Amino acid sequence: MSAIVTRIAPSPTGSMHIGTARTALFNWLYARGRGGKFLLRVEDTDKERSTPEATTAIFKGLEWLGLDFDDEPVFQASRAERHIEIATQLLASGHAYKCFSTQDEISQFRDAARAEGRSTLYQSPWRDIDHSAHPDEAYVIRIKSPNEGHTIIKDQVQRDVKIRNDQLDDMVLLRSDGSPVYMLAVVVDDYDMGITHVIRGDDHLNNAARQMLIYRAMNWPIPVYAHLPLILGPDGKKLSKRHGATGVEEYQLMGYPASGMRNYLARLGWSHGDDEFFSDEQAKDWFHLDAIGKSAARFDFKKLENLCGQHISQTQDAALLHETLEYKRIKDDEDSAHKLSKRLLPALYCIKQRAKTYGELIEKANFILIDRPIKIDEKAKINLSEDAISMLNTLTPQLHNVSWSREELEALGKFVAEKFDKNFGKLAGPLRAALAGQTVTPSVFDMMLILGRDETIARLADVNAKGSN
RNA sequence: GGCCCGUUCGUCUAUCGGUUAGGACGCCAGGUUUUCAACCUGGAAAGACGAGUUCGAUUCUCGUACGGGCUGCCA
Repeated sequence: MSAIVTRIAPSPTGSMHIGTARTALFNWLYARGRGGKFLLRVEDTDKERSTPEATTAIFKGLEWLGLDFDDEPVFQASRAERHIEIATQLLASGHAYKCFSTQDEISQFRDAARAEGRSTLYQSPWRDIDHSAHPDEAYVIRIKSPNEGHTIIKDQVQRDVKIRNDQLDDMVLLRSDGSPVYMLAVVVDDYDMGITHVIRGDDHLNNAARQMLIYRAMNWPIPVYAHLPLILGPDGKKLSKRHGATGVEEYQLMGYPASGMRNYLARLGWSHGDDEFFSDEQAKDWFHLDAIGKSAARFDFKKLENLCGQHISQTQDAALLHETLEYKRIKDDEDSAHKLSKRLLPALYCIKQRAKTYGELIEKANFILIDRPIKIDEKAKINLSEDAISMLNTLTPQLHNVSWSREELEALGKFVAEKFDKNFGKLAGPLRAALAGQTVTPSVFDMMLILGRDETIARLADVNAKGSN
């Protein structure tokens, strides 16, 4: 069995779409799970719409998602000569012909066809005209598609799709300015790159039949096809800006971990029994083309967040720190990332269980990131009644006398609360306010352990001092 | 208009002719609890519609409806 080669072939127009990311992921999973290669080809043949920024976005998007590709990326535009060479061969072998029809003639044809209810596929009068009758004018090269029979696309997702050949038009291969058209370029590039499996969006399903015409004419082996259903917005309409984020970099900026994105995207349109939360290794192991669903899937942020939360909580502290700093660097700057790097690590163990994004993680670590004297917000202040402060006053000096362990701190906390005839809950609120200045934080004991004895006592002393004033 | 594809709880999905139609997210109720979260228990919730094939259809076939794609000298 020959090695598997897959590819992702995005066009660099705008940001990297989340659908492209999923297609890339599927290709990557398939190749990586089978010892194959995963290649990148940038389809930049549309000079009007292609931009260098968009190309950068593709590289960055793939890098962030951890979808590493093999070999050097291929830029389609740079291969124009090769595409022209093939078009010329097709012309010579009689599989293609020169068409001198003008744009006006074509649109007139189509208007008339539509008015009469006929097929609007253009039927060029030049298809069977002898060379000697060719005028000395601009022409395009069209493929000569068969008018009879049918083409069967053996698709791994959609199963066999039968299309009548008379539904296939004589598509343009080379424009009148001599530049190759996408439909030709993909086929030539896929062939030259040795692509064995074409896994791409559903929107290309019909195109596959057209492209097979070129494979056949060139006598090239047809790759295995797998056309993925599209990703829809939460309302079932095509995912667009109006639904919020469509570009992968936006998800990166929202603080979702790449591992969670991969997990969610893999699960969107593909399944492995009841497995919901899984690692890359498992996904590579399990991924099969025939387990891909046939219908379009809606994007669900809630599920994405849930999965991301699970991934964050399962990530080792050191790796999580690294990822969070990377996020902070992109979101803000090197300085704020640096500041984070010095304090975040010891707090991770207790906050990673409760964060769905890196942003939430940082937010929940706030107590360790702030410096004395800490600012106490309005809600937290409500907890600092006179009674509360006298409780804190009782507690504070005793903190010198316990070993700094969770057990002893808990025992002390209960003891002090009981002295005031209260349950610990009544002490926890004020303690939280004094230590973090907020009402929503990790457990007060975790905060004390992380802050350390000196800082804890100092923060409490700040409040005690204020209270006694 | 023509051709092609799709349709199971709100969402992602399992099921590959016989199931009390399963799981996950979300939602609701209860529990745990020092806040939030997490966690635990329970609950509501689905085969688009209509025919046909069959002893039996969510599963196979056809039609209808709805959604999507293609129909470019865009990709």
